[in-house]
Amino acid sequence: MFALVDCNNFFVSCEKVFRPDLEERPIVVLSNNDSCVIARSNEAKLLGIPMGAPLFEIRHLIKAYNIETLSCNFELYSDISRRIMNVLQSLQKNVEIYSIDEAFLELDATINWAEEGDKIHHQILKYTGIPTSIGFGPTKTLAKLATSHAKTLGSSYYIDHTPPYHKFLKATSISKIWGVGAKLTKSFKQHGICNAYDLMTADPSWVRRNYNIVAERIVRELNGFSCLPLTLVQEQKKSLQLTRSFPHPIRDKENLKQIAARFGMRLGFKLRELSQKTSALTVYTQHSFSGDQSLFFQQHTVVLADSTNTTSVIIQQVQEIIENFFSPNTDYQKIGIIATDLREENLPHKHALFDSSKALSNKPNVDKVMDEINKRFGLGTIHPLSCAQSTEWVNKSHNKSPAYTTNWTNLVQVKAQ
DNA sequence: TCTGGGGTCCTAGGACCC
DNA sequence: TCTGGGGTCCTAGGACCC
Repeated sequence: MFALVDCNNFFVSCEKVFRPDLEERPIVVLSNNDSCVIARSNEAKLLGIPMGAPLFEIRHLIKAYNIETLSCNFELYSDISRRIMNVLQSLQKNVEIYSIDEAFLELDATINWAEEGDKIHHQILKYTGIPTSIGFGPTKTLAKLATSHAKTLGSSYYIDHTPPYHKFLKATSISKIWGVGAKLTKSFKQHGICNAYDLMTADPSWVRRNYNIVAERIVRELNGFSCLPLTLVQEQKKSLQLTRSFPHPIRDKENLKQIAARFGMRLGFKLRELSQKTSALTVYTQHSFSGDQSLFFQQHTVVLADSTNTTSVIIQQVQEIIENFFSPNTDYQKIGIIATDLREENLPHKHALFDSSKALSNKPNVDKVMDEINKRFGLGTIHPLSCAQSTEWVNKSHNKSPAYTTNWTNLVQVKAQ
């Protein structure tokens, strides 16, 4: 038996924990730069605001219904997520943290799922203030489907492939199934596969031949045959990236290089935190040419002779890419730095045949000191001179909540009368 | 005028090996 | 006129997830 625990309107719920005045009000949480909607309260959903809606398109609704618009605060959401996962792990042995607001559990098939669901829901609510919906099923895919139904019911739900649930499966559009995205939905529909029941009864080998093994697994999972096991240990990350859109286009090379340096610094910090090294760095840009509306993309990768997590080396490499590929008269709108080919820090790593990095061997100590200072006094307290000083590119964030749970100075004060 | 950020997995095709 | 068979590794791009 699998269960999926899913937090309701997670980002909105996190905000509401510290803002009881927001209860029963329509609320949306916005993406970086306050650009589009990434979470909605039930009240906002009822007003017809779709996920991903650009803010400027819903201005009239915001005014008309006095919708609260909040800037996203991932520091808060990640910390609350960590607390929720801790509660789950205290209740259950087999927990797979699937995303910031979801976890899969593997349970004894004989448990009373309704009781178990109640217990988990109440415990998480009690310790974190976040409401959850919990779905059960013999496979992850079915548990996931049960969760979406649990949300509308307001209590836990169970489904499997047997006849009592066929009615429900027939009423479920294939687009609701985990792993079936826009492309697959369109294609399946052209073959007359429109709902979960249709897909469940499709011939797996036909699906394999016409699509791929991923689609075949979905069919088998719908039939109660588990193909996606619980992954208990968090596997090492395979890539790490830092990308941002700018509030205004950037045309100045030095400016761009400074931003890249800042990202390089954060990337190095993250890598060291994970005890990993990278040996391939990619710089990705999104831009338009002056007077042209169309968007262009550019991507350049440098493969390092020696894997690294040294900030100065990363900065030097990404700045070199920009130096070589920067084009003038271009409006840069987004930049990203991606580290791939990650490996464990302590594992014997690739060495260049002609190693010229001896001169850099003292740098890890510099990084170590920087990390300690930044951890104690906040990220950015100390940084290389090459990093962006100007705040020109800093994202718009008009209504961001405090870091209630991770910063002493942001603690909520309560006055008793 | 303004449309996010961070990931994973799979596949096809090319280059290469004996 | 006729030109094998069986592999591996790497990469770019697509599709999907939250």
